Amino acid sequence: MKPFPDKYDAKASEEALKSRWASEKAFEWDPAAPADSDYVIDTPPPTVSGALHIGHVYSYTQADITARYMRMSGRNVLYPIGWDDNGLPTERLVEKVKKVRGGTMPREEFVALCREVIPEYEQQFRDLFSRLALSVDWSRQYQTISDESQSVSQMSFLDLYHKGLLERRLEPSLWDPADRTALAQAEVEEIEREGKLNEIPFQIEGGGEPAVIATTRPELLGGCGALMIHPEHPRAKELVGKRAITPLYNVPVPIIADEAVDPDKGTGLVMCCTFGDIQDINWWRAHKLPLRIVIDRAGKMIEDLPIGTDDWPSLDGDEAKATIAALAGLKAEKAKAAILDILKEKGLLLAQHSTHQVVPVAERSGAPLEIIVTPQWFIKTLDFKAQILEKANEITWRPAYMKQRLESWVAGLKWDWLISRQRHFGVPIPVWYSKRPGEEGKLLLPSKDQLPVDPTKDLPKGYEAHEVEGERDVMDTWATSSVSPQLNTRSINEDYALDIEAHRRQFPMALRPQAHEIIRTWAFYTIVKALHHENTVPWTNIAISGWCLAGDGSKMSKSKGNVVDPLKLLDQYGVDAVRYWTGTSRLGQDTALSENTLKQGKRLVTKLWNAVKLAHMSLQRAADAGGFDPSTPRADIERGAIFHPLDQWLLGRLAETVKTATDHFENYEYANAQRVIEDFFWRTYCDNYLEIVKRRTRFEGTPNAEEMSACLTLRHASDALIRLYAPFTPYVTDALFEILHGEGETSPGTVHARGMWPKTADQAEPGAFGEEGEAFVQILAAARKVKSEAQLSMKTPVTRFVIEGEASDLINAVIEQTGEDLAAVVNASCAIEAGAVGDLSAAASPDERFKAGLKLEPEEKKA
RNA sequence: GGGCGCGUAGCUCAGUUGGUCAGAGCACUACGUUGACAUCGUAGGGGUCACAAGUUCGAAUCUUGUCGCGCCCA
Repeated sequence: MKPFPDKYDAKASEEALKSRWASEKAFEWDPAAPADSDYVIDTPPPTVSGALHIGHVYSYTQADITARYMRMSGRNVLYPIGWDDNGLPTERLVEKVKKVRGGTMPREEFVALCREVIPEYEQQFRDLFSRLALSVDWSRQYQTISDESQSVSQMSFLDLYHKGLLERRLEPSLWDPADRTALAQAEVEEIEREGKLNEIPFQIEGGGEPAVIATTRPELLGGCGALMIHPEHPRAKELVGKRAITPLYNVPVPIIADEAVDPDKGTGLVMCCTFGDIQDINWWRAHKLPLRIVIDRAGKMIEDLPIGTDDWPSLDGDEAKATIAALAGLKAEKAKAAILDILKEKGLLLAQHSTHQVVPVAERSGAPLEIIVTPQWFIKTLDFKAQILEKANEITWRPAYMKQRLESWVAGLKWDWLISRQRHFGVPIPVWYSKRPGEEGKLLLPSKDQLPVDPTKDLPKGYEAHEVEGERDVMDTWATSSVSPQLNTRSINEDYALDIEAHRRQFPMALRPQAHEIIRTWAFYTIVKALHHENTVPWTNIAISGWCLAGDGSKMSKSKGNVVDPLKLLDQYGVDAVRYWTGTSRLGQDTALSENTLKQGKRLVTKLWNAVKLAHMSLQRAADAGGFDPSTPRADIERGAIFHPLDQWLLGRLAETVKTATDHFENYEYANAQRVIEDFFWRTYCDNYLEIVKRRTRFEGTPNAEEMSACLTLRHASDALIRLYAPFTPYVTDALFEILHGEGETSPGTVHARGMWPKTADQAEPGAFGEEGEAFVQILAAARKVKSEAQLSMKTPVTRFVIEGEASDLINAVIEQTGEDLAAVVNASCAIEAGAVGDLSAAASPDERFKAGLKLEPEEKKA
């Protein structure tokens, strides 16, 4: 045993242990251990371009608490860590830091800048995570943009392509005009706003009452390909089959009946444009309407629309050209204002109503989306909804209700997964297009051994540079991070593997920890990839963490100014205290940052330190006197070394606590585990046992048998408590463990090592002296209450002590077997009696089974 | 509009399958500090468990509805 410092120095412990764990490689996965002991975690790679956030502390600590338990329980934990460092967020950061525009410089230069900027930001995360004591295997760091990740990501692409699950299609897709790239459905957000529903008349070819349509997007009038009407509409019979003439452009368009028109909205007549929304796409496909694109990739009105040609006839080409010219180059919002002015001027704006509008915008740029026809790469998802849901069912969701988020997302899928981005910094799409005569446009793919490829620089085998055009699009980051488990096994499946043995052994993984807002992205995409690659699940468990909210329960955001700096918090309370706070919140639950709980955590750390310190004082003396030789609680009881009833009671309670805490951990309910551990530690152990046992720990020289029984019990309880708290407060527990067990050859090393969790089989019988011990505590509480109600010190001497109650067997047992202890802790100089309390000062126990009657001898108060 | 979660002491939250479940910590009040405790301990006050109806011998716990907050999906 080492000398016990008086105060716990959290900062010093954090520094010392952090580097000790690193140098001892305490958290490395052991490849030599049997495969069935593996527990592999698919850790989220944080987007390193984002700011350090208390949310990182919160969710990563939750995962680490479980990881530490799993390791201590004996599993061979593989806990990698990665950094997501490409894609739009990274481009944005680099543009800001370097004051450049990615789109206006050569890609190579921009990518070089990205690679230059990233490491510094990655380091910030590394520092935070290591300080947080995340027990990740630092030898297994990965970057989503590393060559190896690119290889694996491109293997994923090739596998899906060859299976026909990934294809290039020229079709309308979601488009962000601000970032000028296609987007996936998951990157769309819908904002609500007040808009105007405009009523515009279309003349009917051959005369008759004009058809009045209502639209919120009059600027798309030029792109109108048909008028749609519900078959039950009063004018349906009259109009269907005829042609209407678009105002200003004078293009004749068919009038078509379709059930999908909402007869109660607007005028019950609507124009179908290419494209205003997803319904337009459906109609365009269903009715084989012409493609009439009026908005370009920048979200501006196209200047040279071929209206008036054979393909796009106009009855008045001059007016059409004037309209086109008036709108040319305007962005959608301005074009809308401009065309409304023209319509108004010409008396064609019949009415305008305010309407509640839901507008899709790009999640990142906030720009309203357009639907534009471009060649893009899609992974098939729409045809696989049922299989995706099947896989979701094979995964254990924690908490279970979070599965519904995935289910409702899948149910609402409207687009295949669009993975190509017209951006700069990402994993390249590994494809060339041939320019060789006779096979122009033929798709050329790299072979496995060529990966990773950059088709803008590398060449397909057997082709010269002038014979091919390399694909310039890159993959969205999700296309790569959706294979995060496979990035770690370095393999996609049997056909595409850098290390198939690792893949066979480690995939599917045991656990995916992640936050709930990325269920529709990360969880969903990862499930899709595992399904498509190997018809399996990527992991057997998914643990969803909630959000960290501000103290008042509102969302933290820069604009509200209520963002808490995680580093300051760690400085102020210490890592263990912050982790303690995290450990009080349940999976899936959003949790308000609570100063109370942080303080409580700090107190817990101090209390734990002091409780072990107190035990240590006696243990040290017992050791110095020689012959102190603890085994396990069970063995020490069996060999008769721990024989005192209250010691057995305490160890029985400890055994229950170990059992319950273990059960909670096995169910990923670490918060419940922490609660039962704390209850045992604070209430049973500190408030009661440590007070009770003081009678037998104040020995001088060699302890007698009774005193040795106490010492062994203190030692077992201290040791177990350190282990039980280790997943939550790793620093103070490891510091205590080192003091208790000493350093050097005989030291068991870190408490966080594999297999260090208290073993149920080593614990005492849970029920030993159970009822009697409980009665003891109840009677003690009653006695304390007498003193408290008399407003006297707890050390006030007692000269008579009577216990009254119906359970006379229990009372007699307590008196006979532990009367001396009870008398000592109450400071009674007399024998304890069973009987009626009479006119003594008395109080009932909390459970009201017992009454304690005391005769008190208060000392004269000092004047 | 559909779905999910939440609504329990002033605050932050526990309360598995309905019967010591009305709790913990903080805050508050009183007293105390016996050799671990930048404190800690003992005791106390405080809640018709959002609301309403129902099932039941019995409901914070189950059913239905209402209200409020948050989120997910339309």
